[in-house]
Amino acid sequence: MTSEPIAAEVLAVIVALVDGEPCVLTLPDAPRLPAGPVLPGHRSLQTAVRSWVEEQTGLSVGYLEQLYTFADRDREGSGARTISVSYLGLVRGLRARSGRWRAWYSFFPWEDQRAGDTVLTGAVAPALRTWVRQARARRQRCAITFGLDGRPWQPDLALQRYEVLYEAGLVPESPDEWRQPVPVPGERMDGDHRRVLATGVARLRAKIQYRPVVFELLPAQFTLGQLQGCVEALAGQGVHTQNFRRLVEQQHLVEPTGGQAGTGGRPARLYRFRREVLQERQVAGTKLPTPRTR
Amino acid sequence: MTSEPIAAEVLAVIVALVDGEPCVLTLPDAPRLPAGPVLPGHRSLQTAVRSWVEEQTGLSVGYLEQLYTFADRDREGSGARTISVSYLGLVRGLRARSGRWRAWYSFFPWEDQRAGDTVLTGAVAPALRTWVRQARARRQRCAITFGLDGRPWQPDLALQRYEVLYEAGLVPESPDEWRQPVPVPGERMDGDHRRVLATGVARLRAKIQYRPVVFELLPAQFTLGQLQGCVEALAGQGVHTQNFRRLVEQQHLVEPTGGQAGTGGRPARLYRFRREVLQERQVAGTKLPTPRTR
DNA sequence: GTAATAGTGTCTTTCAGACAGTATGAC
DNA sequence: GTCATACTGTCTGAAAGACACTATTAC
Repeated sequence: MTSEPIAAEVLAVIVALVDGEPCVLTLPDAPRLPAGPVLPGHRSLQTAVRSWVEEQTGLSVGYLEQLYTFADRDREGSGARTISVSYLGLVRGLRARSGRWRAWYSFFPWEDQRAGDTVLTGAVAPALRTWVRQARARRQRCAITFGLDGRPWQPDLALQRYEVLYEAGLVPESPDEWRQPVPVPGERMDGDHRRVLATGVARLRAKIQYRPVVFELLPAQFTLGQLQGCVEALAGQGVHTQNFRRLVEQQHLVEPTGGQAGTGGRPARLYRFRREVLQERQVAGTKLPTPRTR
Repeated sequence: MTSEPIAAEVLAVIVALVDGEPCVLTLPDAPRLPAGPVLPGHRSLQTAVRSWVEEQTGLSVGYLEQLYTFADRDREGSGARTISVSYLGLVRGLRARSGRWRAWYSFFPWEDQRAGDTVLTGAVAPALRTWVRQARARRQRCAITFGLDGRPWQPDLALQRYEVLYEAGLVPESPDEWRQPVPVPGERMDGDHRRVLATGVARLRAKIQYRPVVFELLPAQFTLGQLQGCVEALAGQGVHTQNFRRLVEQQHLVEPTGGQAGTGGRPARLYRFRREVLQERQVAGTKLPTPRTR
């Protein structure tokens, strides 16, 4: 009963808002998530990710949480097993887009439901139709994950949706025996990194419903419109404005700074996050109100 | 930049109900969680845990989910780093208690609030008092995690409560420089296993609020009283009976089998879990109603 | 003026919390 | 009969969803 030799790496899904759009940090020259080996000097896996991201980007990671640990055989094709511990990190305040930051929705176009469900109804749903016909159970699974047959669209099922498309052979990285000639739109990534990214998207969407993590992505001062836009961008879904404001208000998540900002219409008050709520209540978050009625 | 040599193991928190009490699987001769190396034959970490538990206990694990991955330096005192991937597993239907199954609440007596908060008010709260006096922020942290000053007791903060006690030097495994002469009641485990167990307790308590996982611990048929007892045992808290039943009812989680069972009073109808709900809705669970009013 | 965004007030429906009361067994 | 558990019906208040309306800027 001897353990096999194993290599360990950390794999990072680092998210930031670039011009209001959720983006993920990649290598400059390839659609890969940044990864780095665990070195003897690192005190823990967390410190490995932090030191590593700071070294490569000069940015300091605010929020950081473990996502999942993968150790499947042949994840990278080579013989030896690698254990990859993936992390989700949030970074504040980016101005211009650099080549290393890529928009979430270029990888998952169907996850953006803010401007209507064009990609979903136009490309994804039709492509799924033949797959659905082959087994009864598939229909219900699609209906739930993609919100078909009048069911609601659930933003945080992002990973399950990717898994359906993978099994239906509708992404280029699907195994040969399943792969369909025409994939659904959306860029692929190296290895299983797109799946890891989907895990991060799903986790973050779930998290913003019960923990105030959005503020890790916003500048120190922001308008309620920016806050709502940020939540909508992450959730890929519009929210009901008035109810959103009421929710934020009654949870005392923010306080006015006194400043104002002009954004095309009536100037908006500036707010700051009340850091106290992190201590005050463990159960506080930005809940997602109902989808906006169109 | 070469990776250091690393050993990988899986660490399992296997939970079952023994006579209605939540218990955890340990080694027969020591208060240790079962752990096993990842072998070349294992296809994934999940299969490593499953095959491993079946081999040792003859039980098949139903529900299994990843808990957390630890890789801190010197977790075990030796020089080489070990990556431990911990899992939470649920096992159904145990009759008699064997030496390998130990009750949750023998390790965390303060987590059982069903019969009143005797251990909390009797031993834990007084012991925390001096620690609280040394810094202002500590007071609020204790109040939140332990539900003091009129705040509600939140069952799923089990890990945070253990962390407070650890930092306050009130458990035997606290570092020397913090350790107090008289620890709070509760057995310790080897290494950091008690902390891992607390992670499992917290995760399971959080999970039963939004996913129907309780049924993995119950026999195929059960009464609503048993179901409620199971939830209460896991949460360590009594729930309001009528509201609990309404919740279960309106979510269509169960259906009557037609059978009856006598338990001292009026015979109760037997129910079975409706497996369909696992498919029907991703968001279905056994929510915890308000604590019972005493 | 219009367009655009910001912000307030209120109605309605749904649901969680709480309580009262009935039913059926063992003794 | 009493005790104990099982089960049903209903009231109430809080909160979510939805709508109507006013406010302040740029043009």
